[in-house]
Amino acid sequence: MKSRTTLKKISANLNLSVSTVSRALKDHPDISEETKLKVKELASLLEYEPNTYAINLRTNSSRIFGLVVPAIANTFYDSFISAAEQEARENGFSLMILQSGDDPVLEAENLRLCRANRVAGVMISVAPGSQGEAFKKLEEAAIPVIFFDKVPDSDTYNKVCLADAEAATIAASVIIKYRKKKVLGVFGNPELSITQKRLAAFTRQFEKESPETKLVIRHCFNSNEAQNVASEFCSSNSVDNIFAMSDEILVGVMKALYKLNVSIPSDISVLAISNGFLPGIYKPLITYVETSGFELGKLVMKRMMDYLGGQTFSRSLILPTRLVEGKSL
Amino acid sequence: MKSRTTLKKISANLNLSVSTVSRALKDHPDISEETKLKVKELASLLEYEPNTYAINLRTNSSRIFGLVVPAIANTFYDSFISAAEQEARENGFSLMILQSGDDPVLEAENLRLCRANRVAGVMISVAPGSQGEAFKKLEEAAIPVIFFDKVPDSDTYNKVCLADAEAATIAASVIIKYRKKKVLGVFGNPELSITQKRLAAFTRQFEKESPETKLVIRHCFNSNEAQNVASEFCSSNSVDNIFAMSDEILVGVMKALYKLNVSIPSDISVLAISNGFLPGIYKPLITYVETSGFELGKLVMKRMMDYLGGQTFSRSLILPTRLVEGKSL
DNA sequence: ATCGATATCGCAAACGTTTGCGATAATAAT
DNA sequence: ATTATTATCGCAAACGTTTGCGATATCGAT
Repeated sequence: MKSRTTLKKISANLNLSVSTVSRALKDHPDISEETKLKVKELASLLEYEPNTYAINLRTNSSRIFGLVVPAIANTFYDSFISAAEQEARENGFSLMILQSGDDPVLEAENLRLCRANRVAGVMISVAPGSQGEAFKKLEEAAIPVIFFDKVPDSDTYNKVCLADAEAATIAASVIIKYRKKKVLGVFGNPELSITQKRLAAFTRQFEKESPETKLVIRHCFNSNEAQNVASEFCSSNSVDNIFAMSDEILVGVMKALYKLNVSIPSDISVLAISNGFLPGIYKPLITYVETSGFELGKLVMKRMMDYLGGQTFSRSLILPTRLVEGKSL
Repeated sequence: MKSRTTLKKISANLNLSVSTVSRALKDHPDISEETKLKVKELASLLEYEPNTYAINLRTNSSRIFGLVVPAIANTFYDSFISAAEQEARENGFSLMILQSGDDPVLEAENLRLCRANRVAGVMISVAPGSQGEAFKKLEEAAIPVIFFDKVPDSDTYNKVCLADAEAATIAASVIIKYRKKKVLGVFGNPELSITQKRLAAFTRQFEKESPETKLVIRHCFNSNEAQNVASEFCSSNSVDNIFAMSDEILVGVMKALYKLNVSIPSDISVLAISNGFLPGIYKPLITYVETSGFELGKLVMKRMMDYLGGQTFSRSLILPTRLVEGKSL
């Protein structure tokens, strides 16, 4: 319970002023090598740790980022968070994590928290129906915001996205290459731009390269709905391929297929856009277009660092994607 | 870019002192209702937000918890984090997340960060080979520490654990009930107390209830090793049940079984201790003893709140467990 | 010996809040 | 009318650090 050592305590012990001690500890040229040595010795002896509260107040800044995601318990976001945390630490920052639960109200509250805590920056994947107002306030507070994955439309924002259109185009191409003609595409919340982009690219590719394919699109909001959608459709229609827009949807689709007792890929083939972990645990391995949460996390943090380094003009970065072949097609 | 409104600004506008404004905003009885009203009106008009930096410095406390886990990208820890974040928010706290990567050095560095940021409390699942020194320092700094899941041995600590022994005992009982006689138990890092507890209870139950069972124990450090261990053992030995101590191990075991092309449960049955998500995506559904990361997260946060509320004596809480029947046994 | 340059350090304000205490005025008790 | 009480508010210090500026001393150059 001994009280922490402060600059004042050190200065008193050495008959120096607080300012001299402060400067000595950060190698200010005004201070002689001799006193620097004395100060540093005593500081490490007394295990001096600067008071972050005071530094934050004085410098009006902190070394903590706010990270807002729809959900943490999600194979995509947890790998994103994992990467972001690593990168942040290597740059001397920490991460404050908040989840919105896809609720715009909670999201706004989380952003309020970010402002209250005066974080050094905010990284956010927005909830559906997200209001732009909260972002304006962050802007007013001069807090940099970087959107990722699920982003708003406006061009004035800084964004880092997966190659949504490209991934969906690749997915469609592969399905076409395998000559699938009766395709069920299961997509997520139609209000999200990520869904819209993937859906648009997906259907466009079919229209262009294989207009004769019978393509049916279904939307769902979670894994269970995906299961129901797939289950109902497949039991009353002939299908030779199911496309899952995300990991969450893939899980639902696979549960449906397991229940229907069809074999993959001979009865129905499967293709997904995925983070990569889940496709690997199924048998057969699911072929997927990779959208790496881990890589995205690293890229977003790099963008944030660049921003703090002065590159504040808005940009949209795109993380490239690639096909990973399994045995499901 | 307009500067933030402070107490001083409000007080100047109303010809009041800073202290009066401060007290008015927090309904101090010394202040008249009339001025309270005036102050609050102007405050909300100017969108006053208290400066957290200043409050932290003045009160020498913050509303942020440090949470240290071996890894974020993990179905157990991410559900833990998810629950912890929710509970924290409902109590007006936020979460600073740090991962140790099972590296004691990184873990110590993370704890140093927690001290530097003077978090309100630390929740940690320790890395193997973790040094007690860093915990002592937190104790000296009067920062409450609650250990969870992977905890040190000492009784002087506050801990919240899964019912490790109970879970393993239940698992063994079920395997015995199904009359499995050639069992492969795949366990994790033997240095961790969580492994030791589960292993001890598991083997003891067999010795007690079914000494004739041929029980072989293998250890592994990750999913890939689990796959190799299971693969090698099963291809050269007769096995009728595999027990997986964790989700990570289960994934490896299932990959091995898929490659060996055995059918579950007729050829080899499977039982796991799991968080619950992964067993549900296999076919057949895997029977498992549930150790809920989500529930543990809630319990840990409750314990932390109780601690901050004054219940500082060390305690060891145990989260009960239950069997979830699948079709793998 | 005087002057300007340089090296080294301290003073004091500032960041925005909280809080003990004292000040004033209004009201009630005697 | 005097005193005691209460209601209401302001003063000023404190939290620990950073930083512009001024102070002193040393030293070589003139």
